[in-house]
Amino acid sequence: MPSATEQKIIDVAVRLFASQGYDATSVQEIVKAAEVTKGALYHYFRSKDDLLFEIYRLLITAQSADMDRIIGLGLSAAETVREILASLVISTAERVDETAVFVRELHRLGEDRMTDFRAERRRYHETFLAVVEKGQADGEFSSVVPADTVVRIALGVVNQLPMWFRPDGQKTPAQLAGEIADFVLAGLR
Amino acid sequence: MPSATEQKIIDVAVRLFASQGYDATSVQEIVKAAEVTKGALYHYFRSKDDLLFEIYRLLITAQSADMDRIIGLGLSAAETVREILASLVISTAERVDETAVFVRELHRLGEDRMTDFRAERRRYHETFLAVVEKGQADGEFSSVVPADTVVRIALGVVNQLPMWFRPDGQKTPAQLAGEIADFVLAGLR
DNA sequence: GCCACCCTACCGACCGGTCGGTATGCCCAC
DNA sequence: GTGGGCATACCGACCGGTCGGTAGGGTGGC
Repeated sequence: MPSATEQKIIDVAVRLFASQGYDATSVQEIVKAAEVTKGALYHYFRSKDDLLFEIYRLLITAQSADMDRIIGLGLSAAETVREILASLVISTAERVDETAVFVRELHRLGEDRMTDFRAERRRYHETFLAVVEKGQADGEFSSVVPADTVVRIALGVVNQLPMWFRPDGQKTPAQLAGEIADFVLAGLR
Repeated sequence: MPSATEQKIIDVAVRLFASQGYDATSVQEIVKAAEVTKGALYHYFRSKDDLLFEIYRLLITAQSADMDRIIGLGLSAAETVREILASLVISTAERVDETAVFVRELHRLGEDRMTDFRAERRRYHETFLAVVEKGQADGEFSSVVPADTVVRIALGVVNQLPMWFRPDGQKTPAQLAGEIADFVLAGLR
């Protein structure tokens, strides 16, 4: 349970990192915008990198939990794919800044954290892959395009979302989620 | 026609920017790795930003030329989409570093250059969009998913390519290009 | 009831080091 | 001899991080 000060620092950091990039944002800038002092920031975070990692952690945790929940529903392959994609698109659209930072600054993770991250992403990827492969094996999906390429395409789209999705645009996240899921499922028939 | 020194600086900069990020790469590092001096770098480039922008310019110019060439062939909508995607995937796979830098550091462009860039990307986007819309109007493609979403998905996949494509992986760029084009076209039927 | 003690939360001046960029001049091809 | 193509020495700004200190609330001994 983060304190109000800690939460404020994270919120401001996400916004600044998203709009200017991690390196281009100084710690001074963050504390000024968050109306706290450097002492406060370094009281809660061991380093600037730690702050960045905390942003990642919150995002990854939420996404993994979401996927596990959907898998647990025991739906058909098509319904599972639709649910996973839709929920991923919606949660990403609601957190464009976090996702933008995440995608852009991923390479900054240190050795250890990168290893942890890869393991978690691999798990995520393979869970999704298994759903698609099962759908293909059962004849519910076409096998023309290999399952791994399909998964790469589907997840890639979501990562690119921050590049063009605008919260004040014409389409709601839910609409968009429907369209993207429709398209991917159409490609699987 | 760039001199050998200039080309060397660009090549090295692309490699370093791709692996460490723009801000995390110092000018010192670039000149050392390129075996030139700071004087040489600042002789050819007005600033570090200029160097980055030159990388963008080379990439965008090549992509736009490619698309114009394909449009000029006068193929059917499906064939045009296939050609555009395939050639984009292949050229991106051959230039993963440039693309990685491009996608990751886009936000660093200054006001003016950002405006220019948006205009060029818009042109690119709309050219592709027009092909899809024509295909839908002619009944060659399904209209279930709006054309703009399809274009966003297709181009998004390409931008994400550097995240997972490995030149030494199992699939050749041409194979991958085929699979991606297949999938997008399947989604359009 | 109160005081000594401590602990968490926070402050902000300051530090060593690095950064992008510049000023100046050599040198060789033409 | 002169100008393009560099080399070298150097600058001031700014960066992430530190550190001695403080404010204020809880708490146990008496």
